[in-house]
Amino acid sequence: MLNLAQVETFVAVVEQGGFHEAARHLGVSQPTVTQHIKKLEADLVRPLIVRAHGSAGTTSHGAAFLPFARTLLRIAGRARAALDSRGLVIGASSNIGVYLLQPLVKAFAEALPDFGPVDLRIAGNPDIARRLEDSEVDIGLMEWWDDRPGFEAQVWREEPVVVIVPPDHPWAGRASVDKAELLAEPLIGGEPGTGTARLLERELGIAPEALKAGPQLGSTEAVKQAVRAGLGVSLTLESAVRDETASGALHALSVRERPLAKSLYAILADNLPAASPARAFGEFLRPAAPAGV
Amino acid sequence: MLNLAQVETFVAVVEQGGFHEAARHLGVSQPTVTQHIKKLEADLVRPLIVRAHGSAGTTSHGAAFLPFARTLLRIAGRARAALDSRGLVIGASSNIGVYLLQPLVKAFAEALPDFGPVDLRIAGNPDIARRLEDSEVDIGLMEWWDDRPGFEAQVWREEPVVVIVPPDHPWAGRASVDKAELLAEPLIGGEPGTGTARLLERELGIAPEALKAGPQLGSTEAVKQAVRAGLGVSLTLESAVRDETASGALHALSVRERPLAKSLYAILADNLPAASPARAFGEFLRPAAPAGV
DNA sequence: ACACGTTACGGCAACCGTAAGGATT
DNA sequence: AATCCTTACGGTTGCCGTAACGTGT
Repeated sequence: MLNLAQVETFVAVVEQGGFHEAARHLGVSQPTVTQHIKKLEADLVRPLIVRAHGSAGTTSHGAAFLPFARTLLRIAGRARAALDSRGLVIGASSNIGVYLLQPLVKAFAEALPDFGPVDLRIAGNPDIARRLEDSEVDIGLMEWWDDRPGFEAQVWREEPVVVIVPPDHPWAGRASVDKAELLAEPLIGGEPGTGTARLLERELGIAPEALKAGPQLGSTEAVKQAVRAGLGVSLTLESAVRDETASGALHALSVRERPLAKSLYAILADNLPAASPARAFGEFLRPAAPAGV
Repeated sequence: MLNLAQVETFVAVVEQGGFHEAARHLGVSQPTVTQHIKKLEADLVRPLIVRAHGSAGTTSHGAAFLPFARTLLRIAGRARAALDSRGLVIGASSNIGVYLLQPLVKAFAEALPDFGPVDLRIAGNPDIARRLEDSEVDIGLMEWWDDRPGFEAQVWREEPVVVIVPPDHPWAGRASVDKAELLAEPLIGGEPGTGTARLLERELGIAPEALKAGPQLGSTEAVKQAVRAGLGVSLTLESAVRDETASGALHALSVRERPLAKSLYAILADNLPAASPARAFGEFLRPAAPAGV
């Protein structure tokens, strides 16, 4: 099989008109150029270059080979460019993508531009999982992970989860509520697959059936509006409601028995090359600020 | 730079749907396939293949790379084919090409068809020398050689040279003439650059000026016709007049002082790869029948 | 147990750079 | 002498096959 490095050297010799210039142009030593040409000629079993003092030209075989050589290099370059231009595709679940990740994506793209453009795709958690399986995204930032094989998960953050109520709610002046109070209020559900139900069950021992379920809405934004409208209370990532708590549009409380926090995971296929953009982004996330910022 | 062997393995894995089948198809061991894919993924810094039990598929990166991979292999194959189809170009001086070489060319093409088609180009000796310099021919069969650098010469044959006279010539019944007799007859010249004058000077000590020169014709065929027409005698390769001496159209004599013979040379560029068609033909010529056949 | 792919390892060749050696101008 | 290419050589790396090892069916 042809060696493209040798082919590149051949083209350089022809274009630069000499071994010495070709070596300089390619950034290799000059004997390497000699060797490349010799190897290529041996491989093709044809002389390609006529060595004359001061001017290296092609033989008739070399002339016949030259257009193929240029084409091969062009295609190889395009292949690499096509992959590079795809850049890094990050998949993030809605809350993470909307409220947490965007500044980090920007910082990564600026700090390590060599990995090419960064594309952030926001979708529901189950959809991100599917896209990981299908290699549609290179790294997934999710609110749960089920340790399915073929992937490695790292806990990215432990993000606080708070109860939100409208400003005119009886709890509005308090810092926390207890489990019993929570069970008595209609609990508005947000996006499915975010693991909130699992969190309640694991941390507070609340079975899904025990809840007084309010409307099940599809997005965190919808939940916020519902809570403000007085349809019930809800649980969200603290970072998702920071603007509203600051402005007083919503009031956030912790749970007295146990401050809730949700683990956010970064998921990568476990066969990624060490220097891949996805791994680089995973490493970039590691020194992220501790939970709660 | 991309490694085309790895690219070929990648395509094989995709087409065969598995590492095992790809290895069998390529004729390599299965771990080699693993290694090729890993190296290629590391090189492109993207995962290309999704390893699943029973079915290997591409990642999105792999799918993007696949058409480039196929194109690269196709171009590489075409480049090789383009060079192979050029085959071997043999340059031969007129006498050699017309009277001696054709059966050998046929035998070579049949004995070693792997070297591709064989093209025989017949021209004058100086033109063959020029074509060798310009790499327009891969091997030259000539009647002289001046040991210019960059080429290797091997003596192919010592081919007898005879004096030819018409059947009604006074010498027609004899087997030889001597130098003095030769000098007295008009000597018809053939194709320039065949080294006949050099031969006379070296072997018989005849200076060019001492000759009673007849017309200088451009080709051996013209010389034969001139001799038959009685314009003079001439010197030719014995093999060039075998038909005519057999039919009685011409009579051939040797020179008494010293039987004349001309060295025929095979000339190759000295930088040819060992397995090149030109070298193969050169080797093919070596065991040729001894001079005089 | 079987089928598939990966890891480990050892031998061999490829590759590259430095240094020295022609050859030509 | 200067330029250009080739040869020689050693250290490193790449490459491939055999064998042993996971892993999922």
